[in-house]
Amino acid sequence: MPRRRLFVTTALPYANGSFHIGHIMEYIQADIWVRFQRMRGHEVHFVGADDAHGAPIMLKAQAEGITPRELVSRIAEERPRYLQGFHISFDNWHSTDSPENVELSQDIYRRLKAAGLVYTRPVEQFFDPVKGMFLADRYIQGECPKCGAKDQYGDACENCSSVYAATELRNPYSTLSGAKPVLRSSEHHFFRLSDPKCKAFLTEWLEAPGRLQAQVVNKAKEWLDGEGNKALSDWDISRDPPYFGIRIPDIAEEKYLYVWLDAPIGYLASFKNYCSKNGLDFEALLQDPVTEQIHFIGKDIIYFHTLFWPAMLKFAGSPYKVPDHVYVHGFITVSGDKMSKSRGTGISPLRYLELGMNPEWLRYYIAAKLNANVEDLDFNPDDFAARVNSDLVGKYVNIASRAAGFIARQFDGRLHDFGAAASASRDAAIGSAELVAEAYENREFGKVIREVMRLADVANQRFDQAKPWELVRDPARREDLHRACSDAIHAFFVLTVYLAPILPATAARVAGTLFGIDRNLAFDDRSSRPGRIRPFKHLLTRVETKQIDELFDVASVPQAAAPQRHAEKQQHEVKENSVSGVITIEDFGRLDLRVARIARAEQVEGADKLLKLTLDLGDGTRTVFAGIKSAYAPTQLEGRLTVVVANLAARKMKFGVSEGMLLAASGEGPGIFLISPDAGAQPGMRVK
RNA sequence: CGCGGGGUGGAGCAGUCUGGCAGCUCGUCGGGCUCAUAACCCGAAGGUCAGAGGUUCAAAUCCUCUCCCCGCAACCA
Repeated sequence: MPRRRLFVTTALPYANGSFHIGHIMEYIQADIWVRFQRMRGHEVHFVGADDAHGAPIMLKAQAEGITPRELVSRIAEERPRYLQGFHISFDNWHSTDSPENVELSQDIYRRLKAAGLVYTRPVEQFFDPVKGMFLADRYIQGECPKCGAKDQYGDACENCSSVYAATELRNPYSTLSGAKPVLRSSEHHFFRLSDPKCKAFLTEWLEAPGRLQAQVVNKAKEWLDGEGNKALSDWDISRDPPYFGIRIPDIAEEKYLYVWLDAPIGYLASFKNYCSKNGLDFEALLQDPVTEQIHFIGKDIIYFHTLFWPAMLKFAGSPYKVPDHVYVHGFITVSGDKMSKSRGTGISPLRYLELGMNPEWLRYYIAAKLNANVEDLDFNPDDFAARVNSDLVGKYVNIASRAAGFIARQFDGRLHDFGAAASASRDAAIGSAELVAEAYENREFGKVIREVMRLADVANQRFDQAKPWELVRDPARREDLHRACSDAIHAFFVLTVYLAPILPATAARVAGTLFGIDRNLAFDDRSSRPGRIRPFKHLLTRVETKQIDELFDVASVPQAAAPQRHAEKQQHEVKENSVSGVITIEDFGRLDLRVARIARAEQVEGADKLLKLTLDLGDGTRTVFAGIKSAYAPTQLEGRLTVVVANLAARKMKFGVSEGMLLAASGEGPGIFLISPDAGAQPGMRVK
């Protein structure tokens, strides 16, 4: 096979927060693929970087009273801990806030401009006079121009789902300062994505066989082929100050490149930085047709990576080159729910490491559930423990564990050489090499694992049939004993080679401590047959239920706060989580519980479980959706007092935004029972 | 009718492209073994393949419709 040169990236994490489990999943996916390519002897350059620019980081830094750079470098400092912790083998980690990225971004901007694909036109936008900045739609709220619903965002109404421009909102206010925004005009720079040559190029790029997953092509073409108001329109790539970003070059006015323009260029910046550290010629490598440029991303950013990014690169011209592949994965869910910190169902990667849980367990589990489709991957705690314990410990490690003792005690560590004789388990394992390699190449890691575990089963079965514990008592059958045990160890060696991309640390330990191979295993090592082994040492521990409980424990308190969806599933989970996690009085104090009068209660069109309630909290009213339709008629509720969690984050629901949660009791059986204060309580009183 | 993906024994999944006995792991039940990290081996129960209709000798698989779940819906990082 010709040696490939692979330039591989993962999506750049936004540097306003720590890695979450979704990032780690992506890195594990890419890392497994990359390690496999290295094992095949290919040249791999695997880089990542922090995505450092943009308004959210600027505002967050402001809120903390530090500069954006300080914020970003604080986040950057903690990155290695996670990356090393999970054995992610990036060759380089950099930042979009770097000289390389400034240079490359400005260069690409200039080239696009020279190609006639950048133009300017004035845009009228809301401006926050207090903050002194233009407001993106997400920072503006007001009343819906169609239905009058309050506190709607600047793009669409969550109550009547009509779509409008932020400037149409009635009584708009800035969510940053509360001030009334004023309309102001500013000159914006646009990337002419609507240009026929862009569309022509993208159509061709998208349809290249094997470049993208079919599902991704469908999604991208939906945007590309859109008609009317869905048609591909030009992309606003400039932002006005104050903005944390890269200056637009060659103009007198202070303007910045929109963060989504410079973010993907960060891939190249990191690669360039890596090249200069290692004495490589960045431009030569980048433009060499042999180099394959490959991006691993999540499904949420398909838009940017299959339209803007290839178009930018294509029309910037050499040495830039369009991506060869964009590999898209789904999200990670936890017990069927979308991973979310606010709902307390997330798995903290840091906590995982702090609890001393083995990173390879997670790598294995994620690999076992990954395929090449854009599908979400569910982390199921019970399934996690079962898979890791039975597959890795019970099957794979067990092969070595049960055979190594005989080899050490009876044969002084020497393995049978078999000559031309058959070696059932090992032969079966060797025979799967093509299948395993192809599955790795196609990112069908679940398939790899299914095959490897099938082979492990074969090895265990053969070993069982040979009954070495009986053979050992009969000196005449010493040869059979030697063969049976050696075959098992040889098969174990092959399986170790197969699993090495997924379990790099274990594979290295097996190679070193058991087989005396003190270098990285190559895929071709599968064919070699070790001649002897050293004493077997414990390789992997089992996952303990206690550890999984602890992993989720912190999250168990806020868990009950999402009453409106998956009612059955939620109940189930709450039950499993049991009463745990002692909290302090300060924790309790974070809850703002208030007496509320139900001013109005209404049926919700189309809702099975919800009632829409208007609550009077003394100082004003708010809307809450409560899943109590089965137990209460609206007329029963109007006028009565109850208790509401007043500082619960507003939650967007199918029928509108819920701005709080009622307290109610429920148990195994049917029935929901609202909590009421005794007579005399007034709306707005604090409950403590 | 906005779009993409999904729905297969109790749990997690493969099989769908290219129609041909419904499979794997875990769990459960029964048996065996004692080399191995309460590991391993053998056997059993358990599924109207979300639902309805159609094509076909034959449908989890192809076609049509319906229901449910997840996500997306650009000027939001």
